[in-house]
Amino acid sequence: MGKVEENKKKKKDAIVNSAFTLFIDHGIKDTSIADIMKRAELAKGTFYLYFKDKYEVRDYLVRKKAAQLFENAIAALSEEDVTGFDDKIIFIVDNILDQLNDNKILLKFISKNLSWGILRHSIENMPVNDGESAADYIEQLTEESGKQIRNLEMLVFMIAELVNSTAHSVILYQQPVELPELKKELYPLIINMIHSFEVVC
Amino acid sequence: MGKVEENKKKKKDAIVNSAFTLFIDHGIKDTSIADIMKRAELAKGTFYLYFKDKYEVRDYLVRKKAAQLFENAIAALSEEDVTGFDDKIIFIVDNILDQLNDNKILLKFISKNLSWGILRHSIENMPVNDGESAADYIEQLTEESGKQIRNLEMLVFMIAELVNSTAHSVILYQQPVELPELKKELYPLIINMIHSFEVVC
Amino acid sequence: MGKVEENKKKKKDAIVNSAFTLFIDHGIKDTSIADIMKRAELAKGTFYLYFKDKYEVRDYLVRKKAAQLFENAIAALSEEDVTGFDDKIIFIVDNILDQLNDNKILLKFISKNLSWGILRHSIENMPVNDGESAADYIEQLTEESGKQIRNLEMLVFMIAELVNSTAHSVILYQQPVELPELKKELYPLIINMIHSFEVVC
Amino acid sequence: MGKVEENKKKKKDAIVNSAFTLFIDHGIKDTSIADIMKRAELAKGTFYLYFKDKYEVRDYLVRKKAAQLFENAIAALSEEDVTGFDDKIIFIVDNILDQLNDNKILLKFISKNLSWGILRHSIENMPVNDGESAADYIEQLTEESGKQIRNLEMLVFMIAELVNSTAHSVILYQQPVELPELKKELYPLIINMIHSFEVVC
DNA sequence: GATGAATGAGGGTTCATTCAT
DNA sequence: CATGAATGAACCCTCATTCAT
Repeated sequence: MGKVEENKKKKKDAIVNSAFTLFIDHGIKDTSIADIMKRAELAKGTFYLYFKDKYEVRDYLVRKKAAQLFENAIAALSEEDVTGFDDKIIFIVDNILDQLNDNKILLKFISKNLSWGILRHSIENMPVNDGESAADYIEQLTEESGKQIRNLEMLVFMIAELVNSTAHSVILYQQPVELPELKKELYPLIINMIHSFEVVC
Repeated sequence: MGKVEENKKKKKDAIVNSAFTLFIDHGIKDTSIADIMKRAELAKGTFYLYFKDKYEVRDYLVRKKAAQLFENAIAALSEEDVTGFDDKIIFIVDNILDQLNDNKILLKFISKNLSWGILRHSIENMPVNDGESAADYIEQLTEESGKQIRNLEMLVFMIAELVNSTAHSVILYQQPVELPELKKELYPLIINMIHSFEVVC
Repeated sequence: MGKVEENKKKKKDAIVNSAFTLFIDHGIKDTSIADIMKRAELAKGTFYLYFKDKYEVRDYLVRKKAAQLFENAIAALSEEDVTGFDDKIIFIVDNILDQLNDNKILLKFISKNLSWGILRHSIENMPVNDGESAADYIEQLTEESGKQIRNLEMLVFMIAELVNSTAHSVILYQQPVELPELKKELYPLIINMIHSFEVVC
Repeated sequence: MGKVEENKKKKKDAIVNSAFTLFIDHGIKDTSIADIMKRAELAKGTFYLYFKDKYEVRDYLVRKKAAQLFENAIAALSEEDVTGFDDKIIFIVDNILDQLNDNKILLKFISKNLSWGILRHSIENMPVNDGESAADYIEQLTEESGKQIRNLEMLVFMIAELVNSTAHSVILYQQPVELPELKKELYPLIINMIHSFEVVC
């Protein structure tokens, strides 16, 4: 990377990091471009050299943060000795739920702004191991297990939506139950989901 | 109702209806109080006699519209000859999904703004038949069926979250599949959910 | 007083008292007629049956409060055994300074809004003893003392202005000195003033 | 001074001058920021780059105008052949009273908004000759005269308050007397004040 | 007399965006 | 490339005043 390129990367990072803190602290609507740039210690006009508006920054951030959640979960999985497809999926979901529970502010930010479009983009493009995407990673998991899944994307979609939307209510508002109780109901359901997507030979 | 009271009700309705149209057409963020009141043909200041800000209007609207969806579904159910608890639930979900599919704009508005807190409030307070709430109605359905459900609220919560979040993506963006395919996967899943909440004697 | 008259007096008092508290707590500019009337537990429209605007209330209040200060001072004087014109004037000034020091909020209100026009009006119309005005009272003091004052109004004016303007700065901001030091300088000065207005035969 | 700095100074001046005219014509309360900026031929938002609100402009103006009064008086003094401390002080007071009498509008503005805090700030910071402050100037006057003043600040404070508050009533409302008569009473009094602050060896 | 819902002009303030430097 | 002063439209909200009841 040339020195100029490096400098630009540094500035972009400064903008993005500043924006994340402010979005979380005051909400997106109440964060102005001036705020972001003051915190980033850059001039206001400079913002427009990197982003069209603050919503572009938001999307960039959601993608980045969602990817990190996943990466963390997979890294944790690789250090444990979990076998069996179902157990691995449950492990990942469980790990992500714990991450979100530990970082409610991140949950608030993500679940407010996450759409399947953005999430899918993340899953398909996020490099996990050796340049392999998360999508590849999950597909590989199924192959290793010898299972045959009818419609993998649909399964992931449904699990993701169910987890994300229930987690939002449960973790942030303890409504209608607390997290451990949600888990107790959620995991059998997920296993059920997987089975109904399984092709039995 | 006194003449004054009647007049106030009329004004509140005018504000709410105006706001709904504008929220849907331009989004809440891009609808100003001035816009709402101009459309309602009332003075700007009058707004503040009825609502604190536009977000109070939004919550009022979400509750009202969500309730209407439910009422419509139940009314439709009462005109059909459906027996069996599972079938009734599926009927209701199916009916609501169709309503949302026919009124994508309403879906956009509701699913962006619906939280379990608001939905629960609707379910518990919305009168369906004879002053009976939707919560009562569902409880009654289980009793009629002779089933024993472990945790009815939790079941309703999970179904609602799953339906709402998947519908949002599928109906509005056909992502990752189209509505009929979603239904095909969703209904067996819901039946599965019900069964796993059922107490077998 | 007829019952109707009595009722009107009560309402006027309620308005005035409410206004005084609010003027002091939030300033005149930041007190609305709605605020005043809510605190007075009367309808907004009723305000206009008694006053033209809030500035009329302010003038009414300044007059009333300034008069009270004076009355208190004179009442205190009558209970002490002070002889000599100079000593009596100093006693009155001292008493008023103490009252203001004990009630800084009143000082703030009065000194911000007191003009010679209003003060003179008070002095001339305020009944002190037996329907006698403060002006009469002071004139009588001079007569009793056997002194001959060239221009009594001018003397009173100068003392009043000096006391009021220095008190404001000293009591409210301790600038440039504290109250006891001000008194130490002020009283000889006032006696000096009196003497220079005295006609020596 | 860089071109940008120069430009900013020009803009600030435009705002301040516009505000002064409007404050005087309509009062501060009835002058809006929009009014000020329209008259200054600048955009409304630009105001907030220079001042927090209109009260900051007012304070800036009072300081500036009070300083000018003083400077004018001292300049006039230096062109006359006045000797003696008392006479110099009287000359300055007389000159300021004449300036205020010639510019009643300025008097109205200043005496309504002048506090000892602001005035002292002016006296201490306003450069008169060779970077010397007015406070220095007055101190120097006493030294030249060979007099010993007990508490110079207190003396200045008392004279300033007496002059300012009586001038307000007399010049603006001819109450209780006209200016010449006030002077006739005021100057002996001031000389008296000086003497009572003098330390006699 | 008394009420309080309704008015709508007008206030202060913010902020995305531009552009000369 | 980077800056930050300037812009002015747009926003929310307050409030004195009116008037039908």
